[in-house]
Amino acid sequence: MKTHGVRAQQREQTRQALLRESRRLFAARGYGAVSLTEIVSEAGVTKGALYHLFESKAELFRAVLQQVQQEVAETVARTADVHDDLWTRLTVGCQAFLTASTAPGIQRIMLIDGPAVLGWNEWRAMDEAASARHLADALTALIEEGTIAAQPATPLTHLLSGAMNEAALWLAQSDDPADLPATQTALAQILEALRMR
Amino acid sequence: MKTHGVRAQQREQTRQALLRESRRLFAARGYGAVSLTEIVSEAGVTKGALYHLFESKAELFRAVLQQVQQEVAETVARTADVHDDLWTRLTVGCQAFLTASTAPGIQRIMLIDGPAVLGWNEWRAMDEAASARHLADALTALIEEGTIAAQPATPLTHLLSGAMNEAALWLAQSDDPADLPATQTALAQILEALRMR
DNA sequence: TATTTAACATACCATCGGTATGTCAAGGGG
DNA sequence: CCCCTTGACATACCGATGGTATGTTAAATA
Repeated sequence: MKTHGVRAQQREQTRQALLRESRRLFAARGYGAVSLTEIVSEAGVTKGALYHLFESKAELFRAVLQQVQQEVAETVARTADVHDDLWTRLTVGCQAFLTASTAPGIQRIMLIDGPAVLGWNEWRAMDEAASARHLADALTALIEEGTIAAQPATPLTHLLSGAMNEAALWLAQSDDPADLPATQTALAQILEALRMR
Repeated sequence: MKTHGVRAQQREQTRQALLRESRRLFAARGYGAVSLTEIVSEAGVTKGALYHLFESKAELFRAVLQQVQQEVAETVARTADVHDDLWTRLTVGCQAFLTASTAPGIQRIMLIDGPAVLGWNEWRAMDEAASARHLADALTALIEEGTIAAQPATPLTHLLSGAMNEAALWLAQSDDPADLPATQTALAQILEALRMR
């Protein structure tokens, strides 16, 4: 596939405009309340362009979701990667996820509409590929290391992942600034409890 | 309001038929993929009846959601209520929630479409009224009692609630029968870790 | 330079959620 | 008992929506 040339550049530019505007609208009002007519109008193109680049409205959403998930995963990874100790990487990474996914314009796409539009299985697969894999890897390593009690890692991964997702949704609409540190403390307490001493 | 009389009986019967069929369809294929035309056809009535009884498609869904939530909450409460000890009620209740919400035709309505259709705030309010309130009450009491370390109860409520919700979604589509007991063990471990010794 | 083809725009369609109006029997006052 | 109001629908209809089929033009290519 060519990436240079006027042709490919225009295509990519149109694609980015559609992703940018649809992401903005999806984040603000939700998948169901945003029409394709509005999206293409804001992006300055027509429905012909949209359906030339994406198979359906759901596929456009999938591309937006992937972008959002990758951004969050990158932020978390960058925060965790400065540490060497496995346990520190886990705790720091979890805290980073909480703050990153609380940022405006993230939760609605990533945590609300994602599972509803694509179905839980597909959403899970994407989340797995983007960020849950890192959580699973960390937990697996810590269990092998003996820092966490011997047990299958997958249930623990889902429990922790779900706890953080719900907490993020709650924090995102909370107006009490004390809620974030309180949640981080509670989460740290739960993580600390998993640790063998 | 009269509850006897041919008039009121017919109304209630039609309402139940709409609730029953729409719940079945919503559970099987999701809110967005089910049309009102199909619902009224399955229920043996017309759209006139539907809009006479419900303000909108979303309001019909809300009624279905409330029914599902109440059923789950009732199952959990009935399981927990046979115990006297606060701590036992909490652990038993959490386990009961896991199995109850894993039953088919529950998660899609209660955990996927609920937040997406009604918005997270409304969904949260309904969940709070139906079952999360019991979790919050139990945690608050246990903190006051000193069984759980002193801390605000709300963050803990959200973390645990989210953990169980996500676990239920995962378990509902898992084909490994060992996943449920493994998750129950992991959840018990987390709960046990909150306990002061 | 001729011709293909990729990147759209335009015009159109079936279906959807929602509404306005019609119908007919139950229910209540005289 | 009768009349007439009212409630529980059915029927007919509407604009908007996601999606498609076809047209147009300029870049790529032989």
